[in-house]
Amino acid sequence: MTSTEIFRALGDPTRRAVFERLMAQPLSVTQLKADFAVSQPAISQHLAALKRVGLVSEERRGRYSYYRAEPAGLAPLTEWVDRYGAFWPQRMQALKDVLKEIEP
Amino acid sequence: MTSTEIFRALGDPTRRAVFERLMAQPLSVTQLKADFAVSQPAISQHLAALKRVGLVSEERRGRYSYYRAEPAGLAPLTEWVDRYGAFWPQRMQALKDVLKEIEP
DNA sequence: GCCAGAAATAAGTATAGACTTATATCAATG
DNA sequence: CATTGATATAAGTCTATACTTATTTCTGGC
Repeated sequence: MTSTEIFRALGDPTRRAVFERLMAQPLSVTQLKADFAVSQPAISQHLAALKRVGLVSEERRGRYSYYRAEPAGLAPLTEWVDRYGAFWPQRMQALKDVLKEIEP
Repeated sequence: MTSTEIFRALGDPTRRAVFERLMAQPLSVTQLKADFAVSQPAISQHLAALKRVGLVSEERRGRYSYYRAEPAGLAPLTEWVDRYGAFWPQRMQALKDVLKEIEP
């Protein structure tokens, strides 16, 4: 997966919000739909786009489709950021802050 | 600056390549144009977009305009990645590898 | 088997955006 | 001060994309 595809996939606010929502927990399309102001097809289309670039995976269970985030799909993005987004002194402090927030 | 704007700005391959080129060194529009297969206005438009979201800055000198990358503009992106793109054990090894490559 | 519900797909629309050529702006220089 | 060169802006085009409604495809339960 190219980093361009990842950037594009996350460049839409609704689609990125869907991904972020799935980072918290796997959800079905209908469950997701409840959280957003767009139609069910729009959700399905965003999920298809995220799946295409490896950011989410799908698990059919009966008539429900559960989608889960695949953080490993972010690898091209993290690699890019590690190359270009590194202002190490400042960054490390920011990382510590985030870690503190995640694991208080 | 919102992370959506940063994602969108970097989601176009040409525009991201311009930014990456400027990470190596500040360049004028004409110098940049030499490296890409698009017209001068296209370059100027990409630079304007990058500048709008704080990823580059401009310094007029005579009739030349020198553009430089502003890595600090990546902050919203690095913060997002630190929140969502963190698979810490694997990531730390990857970070070390990158560091080794940058400062051998 | 049939109906209801979940999700995907089809088809159409409207907006954004990445380019182009043409032109304007403005500084240096003869 | 007229010309040249560097960059920006204007205007138009073409494609991608984010949505919508309508319909289809499955599945499970009665």
